[in-house]
Amino acid sequence: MQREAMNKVQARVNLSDIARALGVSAAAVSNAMSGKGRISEDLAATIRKKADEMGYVPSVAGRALRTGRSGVLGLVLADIAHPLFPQIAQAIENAASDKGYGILIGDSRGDINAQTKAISRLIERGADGLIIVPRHGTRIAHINHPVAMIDAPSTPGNTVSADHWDGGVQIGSYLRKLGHRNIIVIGGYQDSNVQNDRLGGMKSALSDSARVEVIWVEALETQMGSGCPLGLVPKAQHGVTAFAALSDLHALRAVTELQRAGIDVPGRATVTGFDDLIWSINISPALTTMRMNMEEIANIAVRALITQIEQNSHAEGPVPGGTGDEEPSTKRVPMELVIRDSSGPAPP
Amino acid sequence: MQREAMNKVQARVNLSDIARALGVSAAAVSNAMSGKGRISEDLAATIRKKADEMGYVPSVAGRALRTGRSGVLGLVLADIAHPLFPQIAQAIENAASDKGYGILIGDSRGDINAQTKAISRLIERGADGLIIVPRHGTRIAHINHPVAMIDAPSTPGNTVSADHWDGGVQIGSYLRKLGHRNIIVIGGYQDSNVQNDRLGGMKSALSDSARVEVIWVEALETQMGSGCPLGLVPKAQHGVTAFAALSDLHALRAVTELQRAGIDVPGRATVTGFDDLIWSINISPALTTMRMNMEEIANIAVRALITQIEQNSHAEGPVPGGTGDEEPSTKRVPMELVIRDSSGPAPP
DNA sequence: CTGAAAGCGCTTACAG
DNA sequence: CTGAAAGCGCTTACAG
Repeated sequence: MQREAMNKVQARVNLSDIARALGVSAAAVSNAMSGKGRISEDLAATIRKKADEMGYVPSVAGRALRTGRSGVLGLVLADIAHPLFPQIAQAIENAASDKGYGILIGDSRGDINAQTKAISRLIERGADGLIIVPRHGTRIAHINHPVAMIDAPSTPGNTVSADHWDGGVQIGSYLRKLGHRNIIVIGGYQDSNVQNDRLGGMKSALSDSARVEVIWVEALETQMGSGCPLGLVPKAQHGVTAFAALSDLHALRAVTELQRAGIDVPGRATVTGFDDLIWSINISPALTTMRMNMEEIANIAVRALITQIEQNSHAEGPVPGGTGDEEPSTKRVPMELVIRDSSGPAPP
Repeated sequence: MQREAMNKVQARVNLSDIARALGVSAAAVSNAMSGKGRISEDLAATIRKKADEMGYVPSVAGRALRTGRSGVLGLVLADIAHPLFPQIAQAIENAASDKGYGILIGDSRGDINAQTKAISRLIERGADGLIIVPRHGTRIAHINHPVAMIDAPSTPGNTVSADHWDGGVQIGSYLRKLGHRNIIVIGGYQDSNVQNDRLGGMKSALSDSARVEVIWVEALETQMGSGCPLGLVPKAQHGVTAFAALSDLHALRAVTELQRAGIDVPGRATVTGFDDLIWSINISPALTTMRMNMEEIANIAVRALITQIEQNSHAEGPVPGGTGDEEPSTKRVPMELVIRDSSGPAPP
């Protein structure tokens, strides 16, 4: 019975099956499916119809072996568990699948040294190119493979990044206009390029109108223990009216730490974040934050990567895989200020 | 100059290159690398050494074409943007790469109907099997391909799931022991199997000792608008001492809503969540919650899937790909209560 | 214990 | 405009 059921499963249909059924050559079928070859529209239509009827699904393995390209892109993140990962992965997957590419994920399990290994694994798996989102401050070893980088300010090669500096400028200007003159910026890692850009932008927008103090959470926790209070309450009681976090994670900590002590947000203290993480609307008050345009970033990265890949396949000589640094370029995508309830005018 | 640089890139080394260099057959090399064939340990060692020297990397495309298997598993989520995705993806990726498999991601962009499409795309891309995390209440159409499901309580086939019911029992017992007799449960989607399991467990642990009321956020928001207050404050003022959310997202909302109104957590109200999302320790007070053992769940799912895949490849007849429902089984993995500061004894 | 050969499914020059 | 052939790199029966 099981055997019968299994025999019902039609064996996989391939090009030759269709060619045979129609009495044409495999080449004709191939050309009809890809639309590439010089083939009459009539025959092509007939072939496509038949292929459809027979439930033809091209074999990626066959194609990959012949063309030397797998149609798969590797997405490398230092730490998949990062809360931004969902947004990044979704945007990249959408952009890639629009272009007919699949996304293979690689994780270095939070271990910076493992990043190189994760990259090799992906290349060995046949990824045509890599999209890398490096961890704060990490340098990626030069790779002999098409690569696009996200948020890696000073790396050669195709890099696309949110305009973190301008994001800092935007939120800084916003706070200035609200009348805040005494501001604490809350950052995570002091060696993060992204956070330093954001901070730089904020300072440049605020320097002549406000006092700005910076707290680095990571450094504080190293001293005081993980999860320690950030000491925002006394600050709020002594004139600080705004807490601008460089990531929503720290903004969350600020909001709850203040509220817990009975300090009203935004009545007595404004709190803002960065990234518009998914839960930012699930807190009360909802978080004012800067949102990256991930769709745009993903589109640019994927487009740049695919361009490299397809150029390489037409390169002279028997040399698969280019060097990835032929045309360095960095593209910055504007961020958007999302105003919600956690921010308001400075109290008098 | 560029030409010179490119000529330095060694053309890809393949099996025959090694065979030629050593004067042995390609078969010998293949056997030496895989450790499968009957080949003398001496020759095998020589071959492996040479392969290493020459920088041999096996071609996945060649192998896939020949064996009919790609070494890639598809991970399908209804919505990649879900905050649990990082944990799931990381655990699955780790489990798979330990077994030598890669993970291809599929996203139905939040659209339930697109789930079937995402699945087909992954299969067409050559995924040997699929790991599916269905959306609340979704039924997956029967697929003629190896599949493992996560958190799909009543689906036939290999299913692994956190023991949500027991998780509910655990948190319910915990609240009972703390002396809470008037409890509000906050859920998201009323049609979520996962949430209903959790709720059922809680009720069963509490029913004879506490009054339990349930608020479904989704339903509330449909009426009152998204982001509306959940009305927890008046409840807290009228005798409710504990708010048990069925997901951390709602627990976050509860904590902030209560604190914002000056109700101390956990002094006047206990709040608990589910899932131990990454930011749960970034709120003040840190969130008491139930944690799934994602590593274990991922390991079981991946193992079950790979077993199916490798069985099928030895199946009788020219039938690649089995039916995926030969040996139904559901495995439940215990959850773990993580006690942090947001919970405490019921106030007198 | 080892080698020669066939073939997985596709695409791409090359003939006609 | 269409067909016949070669070959991408691998593994697996089959001979020896």
